[in-house]
Amino acid sequence: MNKENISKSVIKRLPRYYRFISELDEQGVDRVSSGQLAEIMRTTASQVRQDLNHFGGFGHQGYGYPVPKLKEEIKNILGLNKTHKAVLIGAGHIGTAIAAHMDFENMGFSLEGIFDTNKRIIGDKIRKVEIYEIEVLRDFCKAKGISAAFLCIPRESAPGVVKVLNEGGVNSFWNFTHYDINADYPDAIVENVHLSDMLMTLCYSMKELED
Amino acid sequence: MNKENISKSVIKRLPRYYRFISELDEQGVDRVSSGQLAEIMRTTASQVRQDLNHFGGFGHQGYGYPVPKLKEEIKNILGLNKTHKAVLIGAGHIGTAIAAHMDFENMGFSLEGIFDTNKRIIGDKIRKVEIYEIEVLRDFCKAKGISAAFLCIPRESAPGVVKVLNEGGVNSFWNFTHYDINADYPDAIVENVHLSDMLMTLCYSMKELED
DNA sequence: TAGATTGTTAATCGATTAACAATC
DNA sequence: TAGATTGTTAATCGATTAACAATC
Repeated sequence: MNKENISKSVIKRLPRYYRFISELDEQGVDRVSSGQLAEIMRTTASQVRQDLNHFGGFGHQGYGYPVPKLKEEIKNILGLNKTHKAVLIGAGHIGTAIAAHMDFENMGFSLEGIFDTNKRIIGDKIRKVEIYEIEVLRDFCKAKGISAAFLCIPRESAPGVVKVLNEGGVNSFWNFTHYDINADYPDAIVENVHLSDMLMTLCYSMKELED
Repeated sequence: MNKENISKSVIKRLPRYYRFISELDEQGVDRVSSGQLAEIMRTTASQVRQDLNHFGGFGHQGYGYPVPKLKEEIKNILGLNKTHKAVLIGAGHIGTAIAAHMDFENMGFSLEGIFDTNKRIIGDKIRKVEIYEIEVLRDFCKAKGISAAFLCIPRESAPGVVKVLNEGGVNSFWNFTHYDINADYPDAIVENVHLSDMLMTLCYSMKELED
């Protein structure tokens, strides 16, 4: 497994490869060809081979790719074997849903704490993870060595919270707000989830079909 | 406002244009140049002009783009002035969060009903929208003329639910599951939200920075 | 061996950026 | 008018697809 600089488009396809190959693995399938993968992924065999080759060829001519090996390779490439400590900020609807729902362990993260301003829920737990008051956030992050934060807060509070997180040594963000973190912290690693943007895109596609 | 066939990449940028321009509008700014917009959007002036021109030039040479006009134009292009009737399936964590959280009216949708299998919550309301039992879903969609569905259910239930929705005349989906709707319904309009894929991408980027 | 399928190079396609004449 | 900024064409860049020799 090497790397060079793999393009963003390839990276975004990797989790899907991983999902489908994991499925095959669970079904006991032990080999898969680029053509078969292409069908599942709704792309071309050419792209599959091109993609997988970025990481060093572990296919065999005339045979295809060994499923268990492929699964492990992609897992390593994505870095899912490591564990990044994370905090979740905002135990509102979205935050609670994320905390209760996501299988963090299998995606390279461990959720160490949840933070909120609502005094009434401080001390509660979501799936064994305690809710702390936001005042202790900076020290918590420093003490625990937190590297990632999941932002499930209103847009207005985002700049202040990110500042505190940044001071606490957190540099990676899963951002559900519309606050543009990279504008203020160019080096931060940010993955934005703009749910409303997606709904608007859906709206556009629906309009298009009608015409 | 015309169209031709605008590429997916342009469409995905439109909601962001819309957000930023709405902000400018609220601040009372009445004109903006491609250069200024490019800075906010973190892209080039060239791309901004190229993008906006897909919809017929409403900028003025030597002046820039009139903000209120631009806002209205993009709103129309996205189709946010129309209202699509929608249902939400699955009043679990994610579903509840979405139902309670999203500003559907301003994004071209109206949420007409929520559906779940849990008998204990049938009849409850989330933000004035009633929760119905899933058994009545098909007839509800037909009767109300529902055109979109937001799927916040486990993956296993997805194929069955989509079948019912399809029979009820629903053809557009905001899909939080990993079920590949287009595999079974090639004509369906689908916007996928794969939260776990995004987390994995974040994981990858964090790994990359460490090396 | 013959058939299958990869790895990899070359060709195509599309999207982004640069440039500049048109014009407000 | 002079300066600014668009609309639009051309150049560049990157990503996808096709092709085929290498080889299991």
